[in-house]
Amino acid sequence: MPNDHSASPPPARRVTIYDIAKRVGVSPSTASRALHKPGRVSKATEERVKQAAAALGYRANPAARALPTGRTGTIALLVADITNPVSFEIVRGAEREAEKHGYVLVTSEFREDHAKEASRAHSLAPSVDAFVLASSRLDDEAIAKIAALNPVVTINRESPSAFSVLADHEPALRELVRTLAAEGHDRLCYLAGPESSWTDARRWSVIEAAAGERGVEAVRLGPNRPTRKAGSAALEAVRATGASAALAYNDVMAIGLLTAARDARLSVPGDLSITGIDDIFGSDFTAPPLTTIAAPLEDMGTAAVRHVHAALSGEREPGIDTYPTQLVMRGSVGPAPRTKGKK
Amino acid sequence: MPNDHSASPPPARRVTIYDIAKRVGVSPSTASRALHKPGRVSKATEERVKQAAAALGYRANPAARALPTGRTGTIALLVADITNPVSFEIVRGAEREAEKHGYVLVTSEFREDHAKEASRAHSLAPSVDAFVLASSRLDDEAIAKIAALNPVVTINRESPSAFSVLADHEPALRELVRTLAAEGHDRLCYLAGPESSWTDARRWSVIEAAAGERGVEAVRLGPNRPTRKAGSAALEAVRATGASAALAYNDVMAIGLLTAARDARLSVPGDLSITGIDDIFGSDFTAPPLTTIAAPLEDMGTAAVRHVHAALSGEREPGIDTYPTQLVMRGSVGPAPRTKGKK
DNA sequence: CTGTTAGCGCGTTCAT
DNA sequence: ATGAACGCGCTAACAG
Repeated sequence: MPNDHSASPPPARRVTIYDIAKRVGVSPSTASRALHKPGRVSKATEERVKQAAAALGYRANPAARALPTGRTGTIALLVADITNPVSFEIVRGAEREAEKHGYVLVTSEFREDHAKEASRAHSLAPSVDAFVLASSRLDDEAIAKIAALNPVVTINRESPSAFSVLADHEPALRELVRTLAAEGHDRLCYLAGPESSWTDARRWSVIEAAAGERGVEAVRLGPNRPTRKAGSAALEAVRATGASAALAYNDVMAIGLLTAARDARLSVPGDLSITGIDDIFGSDFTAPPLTTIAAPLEDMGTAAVRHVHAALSGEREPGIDTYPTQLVMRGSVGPAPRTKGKK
Repeated sequence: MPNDHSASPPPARRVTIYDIAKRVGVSPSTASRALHKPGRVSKATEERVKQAAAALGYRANPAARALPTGRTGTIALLVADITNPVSFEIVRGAEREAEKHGYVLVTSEFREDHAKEASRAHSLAPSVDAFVLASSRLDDEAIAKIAALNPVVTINRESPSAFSVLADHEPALRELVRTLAAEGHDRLCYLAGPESSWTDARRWSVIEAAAGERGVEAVRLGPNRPTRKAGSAALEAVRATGASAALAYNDVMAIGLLTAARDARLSVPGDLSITGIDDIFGSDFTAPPLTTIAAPLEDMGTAAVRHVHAALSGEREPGIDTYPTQLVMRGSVGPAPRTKGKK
C-alpha cells in the first residue's frame, strides 16, 4: 500500500543558491551559472561563488533541479534476481560508472516476473532518466513501451527499441560441445532456463547446432525456473534422458544439479558431466569444481551505464555492444562413462 | 567527473494535474487533494478525478512533489560490499518493504571504505529521505553527522544517533565454542574482520569470553579484509597459532581459508576445524560443508525499512531491534586432532 | 468541500 | 558578464 511520505516536520532548511548569492552580492542566476555553466561568468565571480558555496556547505537540491530540466540524474537498473551472483557483478559495474558520471543508481529486482518487471519500470519511470534492463523477461512490445518513456539499454537481451549489451556465448559453447564430443559424449542434455528468457533461447539454439555438426544428440529439458531447487529437481529427468553430460542454463541450476547428484551418490563426472554458465561465486569450490563459461559482467554493467549516458547526452547510437566470453574447464567434466544407460 | 545531465531534447510532456483538473472541471488543488488526501474531498469528485487520472495515464512527478514537501520518497541503503551474499539478503528484504510503502530504494556499496561511505551518504543526502547503513564502517561521530541530515537506521551496528537492527550472535557463538570445547579443541583462533567493524569487535569479545569460561585458549588474528583472498592468505598464520579450530569473521573468509586448506592438502576437519558466520550462498556446498551461524538477514532488511518509515511518519522510537541467530553445524567441524602441533 | 494565491529551488529566457 | 522575471508540477496556506 503506497504512502504519502508526509508527516514529520521538515528538516532544517538547507542552503540554497539564494544564500550564496546574497553572501557574495550577486543575483541568484549568476550564482547558478557560476556553479554549473563554466565560462558563462567572469573568472573572478565564479571563484567567489564557489568559495561561498563551499563555505556554506551548499548542495544542490536535485528535485528543484529536476523540475525545470526534466532530468532527475538517476538511472534505474532492473535485474531478474538480486540473489543470483550474476546480478551483483552487473550492479557493481553499473554503480561505479553511474557514480563516475554523477548519476544515482536505483536497483530493483523483479524476481523473474515479467509483469512485475513492467509495472516496476512504469512506476519508476517518472523518477528516472533511463533504464538498464538486465536479463529482461519482457517481450519486444513491452520493452518498446518502456522505451517510449525513457531510453533503455538492455543487458543480455536484444531488442529493437533498446541499445543492447550482450555476452557472446557462442564460441565458448561451441568449444564446450566440441570438448564433450571429444570426450566421448554422444548425448547431451540442455537443462533449460526460463521460458521468456532471450538468452535461454540463444543458448539452446547454439548447443543444438553445435551438437548437430558433431553428430551428437542434444535434448532439451525445460523450461525451468533458474534456481538451485529447479536444478536439483531435474536430476531424475536428466538421468532419464540417458545423456552423459548435462549443460545447465546457468551456474545456479548447475550447482543444484551437482549437489543433487552428490546426494544421490552419483559420481561427477564419472557418471555424469555437468556444466553451467556465468562462473559465479561458488562455482570454483563445488565438489568437483564446475566447468562453466565466464562473461565480463562487471564490464557489461559499466558499458550499459556508459551507453545510457551517451543516449542522455544526445548521442544517437542505437545498436549492439558485444563482449567475449571464456570457457572455464574444471573438474565437473570428464570422459563419458563406458557403459551407457541405453546401450 | 560529475556531469550536468543536460543535453538531449526533453521527452514529450507528461500529463499533469492541470490536465486532469481541466478535464474534470475542477481546480488543480482539488485534483491534487482527490489524488493524495483521502477524505478531504467529496466522494463523487474524488471518483471523477481518479477516473480522469487513470484515463489520461497520469503519473505524479516526484520531483515536483518533493519540492514543496521536502520529501523525496526515496531511501538510501548503503552496504559494505554488494558482492558479499550477506548484502543481497538485506537488499532484497529492504527493497520489498520499500516497495510496499511506495518508497524508491537506492542501493550503494562503499567497498569497506569508510571515507567513501561518508562521502556517498553526504552526496546522496539531498536526494533521499533517510538512510539505512548496513555493516557501517563509520564511527559514531560520522554517523551522527549523517543523522543530522536525515534519519538513520543501522544494521549490525549500534550507534547512539540511529535506530539499530541487530543480529544477536552471542548465544550461537557460545554454543559453538562449547561444542568445540566438547570436541577437544583447547586452542581456538579467531580470524578477525575489518578493524572498523562493530560486529567484529562484538564477535571477538564473545568468543574470548566464552572460551575463557570453558578453559579454552583463544587467539585473535587480524584485522583482515573480509575477503576470500584474505581468508586464504591467513592459512599459514592460522596454522602457526597451533589452534585446532579457526573461527572466521564471516563465511567469505572461512571459505577462503577452507579452499586454501584443501589446496594445501590439509584435512578439514581432520587437521583443522573451520567455521564462519552468515550462512551465505555456497557455504552448504563447500567440501566439507561449512559450519556457520545463520541470521535472518532478509527480515532485518525489511525491519530496517519499516523503522525508517516509522521515523519518517513521525514516530519517535529510537532504540534497538534484535534478531536471533542459529548455529548451523556442518561437516567443517570435527574432533580436535590427537597429536597437537605444540604438544 | 473547493477555488485562489503563493511559493518550494533552480534553470532559463530576455534584457541590460 | 550579469540581473529580473518567469515557469517547471505540485502542495499548502487562506479564503470562501
